[in-house]
Amino acid sequence: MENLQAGYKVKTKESIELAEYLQVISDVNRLRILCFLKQGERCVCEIHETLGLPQNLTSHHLKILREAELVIAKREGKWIHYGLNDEKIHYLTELYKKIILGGESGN
Amino acid sequence: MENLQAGYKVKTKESIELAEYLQVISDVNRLRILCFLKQGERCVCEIHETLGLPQNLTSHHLKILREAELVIAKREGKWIHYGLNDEKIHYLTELYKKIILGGESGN
DNA sequence: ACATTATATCAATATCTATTGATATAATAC
DNA sequence: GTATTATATCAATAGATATTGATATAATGT
Repeated sequence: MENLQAGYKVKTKESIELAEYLQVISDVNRLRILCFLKQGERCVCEIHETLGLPQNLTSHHLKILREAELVIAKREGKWIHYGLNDEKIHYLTELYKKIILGGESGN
Repeated sequence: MENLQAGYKVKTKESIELAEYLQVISDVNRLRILCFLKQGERCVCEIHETLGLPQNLTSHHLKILREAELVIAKREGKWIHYGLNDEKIHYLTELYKKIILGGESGN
């Protein structure tokens, strides 16, 4: 019943957080990167070669995913390995369920 | 194991379908509309007044939601009532879980 | 027929975003 | 130190999108 305080005219923090997440993962190439990384950590060249994306474009999308904290980068020598941030993804998935599927007060 | 046929360079139909859905719901105002409609069917003026959005902007976002089949419009006299298309939303939520959370082959 | 109310469309704009080509940084190998 | 490989950044561009103001359509009431 928290809605009664703020009202529907307010864009809640949670709605904004969810919208930002959805915007990040609404790009088909970023979706493919996330999907590929479910196999485990991969370096940039593996990602760009496997997915058939140019290196700089791959780097660009990884930056967006990194800034959204959906992936984590670890340097290992010459390579930088990217892996999924499962915790964050699960947290945002719960937020999705709460807002999209949840009861009336889930906004 | 269907991946072995097509390979990761292919943008699968399902990934594209999911990305299009996510793009539609990644706008904070559309998210607010969907959330508000969880209460039940509402006419455009209720939506735009409750959410504090201009009428034409509300109409625009509803069009996008309608074209994505996330909401359904029913004319009732002077009013047009919009309601959630729960089936579609649940279908796309399952697709999300499959692709984002599912096992390796969920792309 | 006319006024009113509800909704949709149109046109213009400003902002954002994906993509590309070129270049820079950083680590390793020789 | 120089070359090579891996990754990131920069600049430019083209296309998409949210928003606004004005106008059109459609139903109702008088």
